[in-house]
Amino acid sequence: MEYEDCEEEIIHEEKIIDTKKKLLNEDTIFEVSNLYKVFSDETRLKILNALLISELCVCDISEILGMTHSSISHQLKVLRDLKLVKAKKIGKSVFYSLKDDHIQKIIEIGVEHINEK
Amino acid sequence: MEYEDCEEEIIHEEKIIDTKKKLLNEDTIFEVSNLYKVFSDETRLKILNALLISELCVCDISEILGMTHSSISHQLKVLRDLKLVKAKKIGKSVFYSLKDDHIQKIIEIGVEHINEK
DNA sequence: CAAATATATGAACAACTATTCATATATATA
DNA sequence: TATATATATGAATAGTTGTTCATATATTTG
Repeated sequence: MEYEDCEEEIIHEEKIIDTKKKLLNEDTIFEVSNLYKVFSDETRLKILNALLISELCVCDISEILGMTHSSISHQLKVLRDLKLVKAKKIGKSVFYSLKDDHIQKIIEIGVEHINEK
Repeated sequence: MEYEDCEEEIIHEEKIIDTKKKLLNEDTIFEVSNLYKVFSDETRLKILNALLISELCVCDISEILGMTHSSISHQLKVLRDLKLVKAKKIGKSVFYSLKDDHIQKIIEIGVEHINEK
């Protein structure tokens, strides 16, 4: 399967073959990209940031971010589906908290990165 | 600025105020989300993954990923704009390499995360 | 200098996604 | 049991984004 022949390919062929071999497989790439899709949205990032500080219900998060319940609830579904948060129902309220240790690390590295520029 | 009054808010008010105080500021959230937007696309993730292994020209990357030059070049522009890759022109070719140490770490944590499930 | 090659980029299009609005469900309480 | 409240969710919409196509630029080579 060749895409637009470059003369240079002949020269770099070995490097290309070697690089191809060392690449992460398709499934891994797909899953990692899906994970980072979560952190690529400001609303979700803020929700995770808030949950890093305290366990919160939809109403609390909604108030903290200044956004509608519906919007927050939709995003929490995304986070639930990706198993990044867990929900605990108490009475009418549903309290959310982080399910994963990596979340903090990922946010920290992000912050570290942008501060080094 | 209140969004949809919840009775519960009164109860959690202190928690809300405390959480609000500890939140990352808007600009940081914006920049971090932009950073992770890069890693949320499979093509960009593959490009970074390849550049983690070797310095490559557009043609090489195009061949490795099985995608058109144009597509790769567009994505490299995104990576350039975010200062994640650097370009070195040699003759007709432009060789790209990673500009940042965090890239490897971010990919590693992502892989680690998905493997722990 | 002309032709070929490598890369870059603008415009258009299709696919995706975040929010809104309307509504449904579940729990608490009067 | 009826009402109020908290959350969830489907559908529609608007905004965003990745790829393609056409074309431009820059460098090498004949």
